[in-house]
Amino acid sequence: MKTKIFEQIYKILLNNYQLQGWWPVTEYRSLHPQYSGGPTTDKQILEVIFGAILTQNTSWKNVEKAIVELNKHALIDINKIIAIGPPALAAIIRSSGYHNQKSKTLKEVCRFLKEHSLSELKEKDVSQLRVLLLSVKGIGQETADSIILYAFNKPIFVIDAYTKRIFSRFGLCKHDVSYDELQKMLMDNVFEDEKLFNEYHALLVEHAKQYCRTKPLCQECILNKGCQKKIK
DNA sequence: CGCCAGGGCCTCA
DNA sequence: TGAGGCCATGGC
Repeated sequence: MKTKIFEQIYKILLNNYQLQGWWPVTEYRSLHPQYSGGPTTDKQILEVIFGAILTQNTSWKNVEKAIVELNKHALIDINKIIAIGPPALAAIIRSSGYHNQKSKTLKEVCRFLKEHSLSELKEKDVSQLRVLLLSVKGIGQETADSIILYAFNKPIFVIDAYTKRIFSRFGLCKHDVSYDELQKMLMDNVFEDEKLFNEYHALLVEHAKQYCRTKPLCQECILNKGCQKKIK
């Protein structure tokens, strides 16, 4: 089994980067940099959901600005997002890119949350929640899984471009592996625990930013031992 | 200046 | 199902 490899990679990442404590939420940023218990209030959960949508194919720094703007306008609020006009909302989240599409998606997800309350969704199991989230236009597999894991604290492994890049370069999957296939591989080989899935994915993102970039820094990479795509 | 970023939808085979 | 085009801003 590949279980051991995934455990070893996790340990190396954790030793080097320490706990990431995702998901970053604005009101905790200054108070609890090491916060890692997951969102608790409905407002925190909502902010994580919004962040998961805003960060689609976009750097977190640009998203952060948009979230700060949303907070300034007191728009981390289901009813207010539903009430505001799409162009006005798009202008506020402009820095996150694709703002016209994301404006619509935010409104879609809020209409969805009006229909299925947070308290109702909290009671669902992972697969039920996933089906529901995927029915929202603008929410695909990765965004749905990010919401399940980081907003609802339920166990699922989020697959993103970084996850694919790191594991395919290392030699654990093909570079064009499908979302479902890689997710299954990870969930079959990493002990199923939402805390571990949370931290593992966050560490992968950090590693992809530091070393396993588009143009990788293989020489100093902490995972270069055993990596098949290592550039000498 | 070009490249890239914590994707997803639509269209067309 | 899957490849290709499209959406868009800001950091480096």
